[in-house]
Amino acid sequence: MTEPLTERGARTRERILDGAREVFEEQGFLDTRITHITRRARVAYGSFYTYFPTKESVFFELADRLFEDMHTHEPAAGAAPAERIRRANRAYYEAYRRNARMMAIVEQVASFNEEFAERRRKHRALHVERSARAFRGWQRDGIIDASLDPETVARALAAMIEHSLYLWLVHDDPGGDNEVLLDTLDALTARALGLPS
Amino acid sequence: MTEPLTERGARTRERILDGAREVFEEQGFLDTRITHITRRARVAYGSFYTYFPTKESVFFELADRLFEDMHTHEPAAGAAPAERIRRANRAYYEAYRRNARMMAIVEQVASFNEEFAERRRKHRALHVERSARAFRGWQRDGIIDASLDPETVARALAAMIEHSLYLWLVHDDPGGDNEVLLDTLDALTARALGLPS
Amino acid sequence: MTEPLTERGARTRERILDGAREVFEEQGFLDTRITHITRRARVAYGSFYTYFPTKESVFFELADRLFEDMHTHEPAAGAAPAERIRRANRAYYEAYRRNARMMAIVEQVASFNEEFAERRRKHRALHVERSARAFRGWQRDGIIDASLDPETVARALAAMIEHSLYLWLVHDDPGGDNEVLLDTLDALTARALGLPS
Amino acid sequence: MTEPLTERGARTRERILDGAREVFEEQGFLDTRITHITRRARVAYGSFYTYFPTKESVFFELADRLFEDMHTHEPAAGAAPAERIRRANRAYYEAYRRNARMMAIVEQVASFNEEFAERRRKHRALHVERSARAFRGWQRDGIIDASLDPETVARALAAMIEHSLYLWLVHDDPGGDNEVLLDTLDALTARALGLPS
DNA sequence: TATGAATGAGTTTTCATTCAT
DNA sequence: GATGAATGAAAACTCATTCAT
Repeated sequence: MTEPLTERGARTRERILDGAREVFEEQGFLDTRITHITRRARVAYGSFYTYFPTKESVFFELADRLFEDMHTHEPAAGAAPAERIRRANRAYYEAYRRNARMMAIVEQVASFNEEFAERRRKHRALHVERSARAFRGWQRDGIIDASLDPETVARALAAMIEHSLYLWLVHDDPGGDNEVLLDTLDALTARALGLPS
Repeated sequence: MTEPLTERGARTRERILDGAREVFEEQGFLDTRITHITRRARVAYGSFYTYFPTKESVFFELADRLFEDMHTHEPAAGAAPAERIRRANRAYYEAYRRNARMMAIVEQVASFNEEFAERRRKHRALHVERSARAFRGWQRDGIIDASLDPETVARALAAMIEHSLYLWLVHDDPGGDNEVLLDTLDALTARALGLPS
Repeated sequence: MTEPLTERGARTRERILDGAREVFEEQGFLDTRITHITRRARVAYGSFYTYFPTKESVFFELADRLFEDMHTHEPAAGAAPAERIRRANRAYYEAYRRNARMMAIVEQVASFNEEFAERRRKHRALHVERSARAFRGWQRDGIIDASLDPETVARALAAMIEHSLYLWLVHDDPGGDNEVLLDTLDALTARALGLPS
Repeated sequence: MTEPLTERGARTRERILDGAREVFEEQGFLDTRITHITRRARVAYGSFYTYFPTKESVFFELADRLFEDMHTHEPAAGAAPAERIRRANRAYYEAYRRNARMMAIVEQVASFNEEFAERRRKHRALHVERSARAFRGWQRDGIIDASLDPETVARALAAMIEHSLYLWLVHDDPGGDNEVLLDTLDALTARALGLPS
């Protein structure tokens, strides 16, 4: 049984998801016990298994919602390239900061669960493809350098931004003023593309 | 009792390290059992604990050797900036490729073991500091743009390269011709720094 | 609350019994879950407990009906001994074949549930007593050998037939042409009793 | 790890087997918990799993020894038919009585574990084949009736004896003086075969 | 009556670590 | 040093039964 058929069931399921997210964020995936989740959700132990078959399955659902959230906050097209890059970076930063704890767990689970790594890969591919499309457009319009492969550039720059935020927001890698990091990421992106500053 | 006192002891210890590396690479840290290691090393179960107090401890030692290897292959100074960047990137790539399996485990363990994450952080800091020093020098010499903070740039570019290689070599994230990725990483680095090409 | 008070209730109860029999036959008693039964009966989970207090209780009721069926098909007296034995054996065989799946479960449950084993014992005693009565009559009439204890003979022959059918029809113990088995059982019974063939 | 490599290990394994047999006999297979076994064997909980992967596996090993015991006590050929049958029946009876408790469990496990049922089937086939061989010989020698199929007769008679003992010794099915049952089984066997008394 | 959610005791199994030989 | 047995604390998961609606 996974899908609740009543309003009451839906509420319980939601409480379990909320509890799970809280506990995962505090303890990480591996150190989380089902008891922790049910205790936090104020639900009987067995109720967990009424709605989820395994610990992985709750996490997967939370991660899906997370990916959804990261996606939907990507800014729409419209502005000038430099400005659009800045906005996209900031939006990603905001989303990352909002979900930093979960992103840590995402990384953790992806590091040992191949199925989940695959989901993550697909989600990343969507993100990269979106950038690549923009880059291709700007190349056609002669705004940015046309000598580089837009796909590959998109992958590399996404890696730079994602991992920089990961080290900063998740691993708390210290590095002085971090407003500077954001500005630097914008600048590096622009220069790498050959955007006139 | 950890340090072997006899020649024979030293050999046993080494076999355990070798066995551990093989098994870690095949199964990952979490799925590795002490038995797997001792079986692979052709050593009695109890012998593991003669030389290592915990499963973590063998891994830490292997990781230290690994970090050592990654470090010592960084190329010496001397060439022109663009060429030096290229060489450094290639050297890092070669080292990463050589150790890709272990790098996967490194990421895995860092994702849940705070102590190890800290070691990794320090090792990364050394690496970043080395680049930053070079950038500072080139800025002083007027070879590259002086408007960016060299520390921050070094961090961001290191993140780009490290994570790109991680996704490619560890997670096997496909992306067409991968020679192109290496060239792109070189190019992006140079442009981001404002190096005349 | 076990006895349905309304027409509708009686129907639901019957559907549960039908569903239970189907599932028991497919999965055996131990592997049957209440859910399986209610799903098969197209009835809500809770409805099971409206009519039956435990999983055992549905089974007991089904078994009672089964024993009833096995009993009512025993042929009436009347024919000559040899013919009557043949008819009785065939009738028992037909009933067993019809209910082979359930007989397997009967054996299963009797093997761990003392209460049920007792019910089965009583039912078997009725069956044995019926044969014994016939044997006693034939002894009085000088038709069969009078040197054996009719009760004991009835028990032994019943065991032979019951278990032969069990091995053949339930455990699918192969043994060549099985029409032969039936004929052999008839013959052995007749000879054992000292019936002139 | 299943096979102990040291003397000490072999002793522990044996204690577990002994403890398991005792507990199985007292509680049956289903109601036996691993704890019961280890407590009885005066061994740590985990030691069970040092030597056996599952509860089934200990039981299988015990059953193999049991079958072995039942087999090896079958009497050798040599005597006259009637006497040989009597001896074989008594030997089987003695073995059954000695192992009645375990035979109950054997029946229980065979009723829900297909793998075990298969082992049992093979063991029974050996037993039946042995009788059938003797019957064939006696038919060739004109000692017993040649009109019946010796295989089928062997199966039916084995079923009679096995199940009679089962009901008597395991289910304690009462039936007056039970010396009489043994004599009756001998007599029925002889008559069924057409042995001159 | 019917429905489906809630409950939690009970069991198996795993495996790092400790010991005895 | 080397070997392999012994230990027992976890933890996940099941599912009959009870409740609330």
